Amino acid sequence: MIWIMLELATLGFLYDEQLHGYDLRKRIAALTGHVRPIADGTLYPLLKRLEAAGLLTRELQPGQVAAPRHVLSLTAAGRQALLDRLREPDELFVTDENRWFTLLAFLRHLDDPAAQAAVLRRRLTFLTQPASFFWDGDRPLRAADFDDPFRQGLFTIATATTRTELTWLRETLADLDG
Amino acid sequence: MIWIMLELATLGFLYDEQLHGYDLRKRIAALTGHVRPIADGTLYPLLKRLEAAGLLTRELQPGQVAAPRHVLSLTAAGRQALLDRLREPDELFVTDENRWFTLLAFLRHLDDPAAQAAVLRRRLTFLTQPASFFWDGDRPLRAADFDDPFRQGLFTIATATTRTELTWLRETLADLDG
DNA sequence: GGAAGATACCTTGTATCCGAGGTATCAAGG
DNA sequence: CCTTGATACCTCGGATACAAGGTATCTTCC
Repeated sequence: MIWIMLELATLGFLYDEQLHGYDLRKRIAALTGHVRPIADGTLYPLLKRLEAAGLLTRELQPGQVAAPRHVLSLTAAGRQALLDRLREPDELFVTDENRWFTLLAFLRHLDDPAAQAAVLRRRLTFLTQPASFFWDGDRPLRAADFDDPFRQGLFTIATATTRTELTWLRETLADLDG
Repeated sequence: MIWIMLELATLGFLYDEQLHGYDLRKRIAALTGHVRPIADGTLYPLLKRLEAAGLLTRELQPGQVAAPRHVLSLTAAGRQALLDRLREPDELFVTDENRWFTLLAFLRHLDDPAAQAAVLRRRLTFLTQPASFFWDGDRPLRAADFDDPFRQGLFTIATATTRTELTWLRETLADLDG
């Protein structure tokens, strides 16, 4: 699983707690299963951007374990920015799996069942649109419709993923609405 | 499903047939479920790059349906480049889902069961490595270990996807080896 | 024959991320 | 004290992709 959309993940992790860059990197790596830790060249410029945008502040702390750390905290604007992005995600955050899963990891921060349900409904609407990957015109495709085993596998995996997510979405929406 | 790694997909689609850019774009859109058609600003510069690298040739064909087309054909070097990338994929093509799924879509072109099995085994090795997303030390995680329903969903979806792929990998490897 | 619409291609600018290659701090061991 | 290793941060260059905006061709329909 590699699906981090880093800016949202940074705001999401810092919403709860203060972290320094190195720690944040480990949180992100843990969330993605340590597959491919985020590169320094991605992380540190991002933190500078977020600081310049007034979304977080950095405080230099003399080294306790090793080198001095920059302890990161979200500003009020940073906290609001996260909530805004969770509440009204851009279309890409609903349709692109990487971005959607990243959003899901932090949707708890929204702390408003109705708003959370609205976000899930957007995803549900998207997932239930007939996609050419699964349909040949009106006819649902089956794995056996593909002639090579690798395309069959692709189809099988995609179908299982989508079905699992749909089931979960419907159950969770029932809980949130109920 | 959006998971195109465009350069490989281009070589993969052109391995079978001659296409022009606009057609290629539609093939790619169909493979990803028409979610987000590839942007012109991605496709046409890519085709130029591949042509400059000697992997494909373009032949101008006076317009039959509308504007004139550039019919694309892989060169011998282009065909070999695809086979090389399928046979010995870079690590990222095994660990990153987008790239891996793109590779799977064209693995049939390799046309060598032993080499195909070797590629699947690399994926199997990667997927069976204990990942922190699924394990807390030695203990396998469960959805119930997460306190918010959205992280639970994420875990449920990831687990289902991984399990489905593992099952398929083992079955397909048995077929290829047998 | 002129407008509309689909087809077909192209350029420029931007966003997001990685990789390589640095610098600096502090603890532990020889 | 000096090296090693872990921690911690930074910069530069490049890869991959999108978005906006443009040009041109050909068919269809009025």
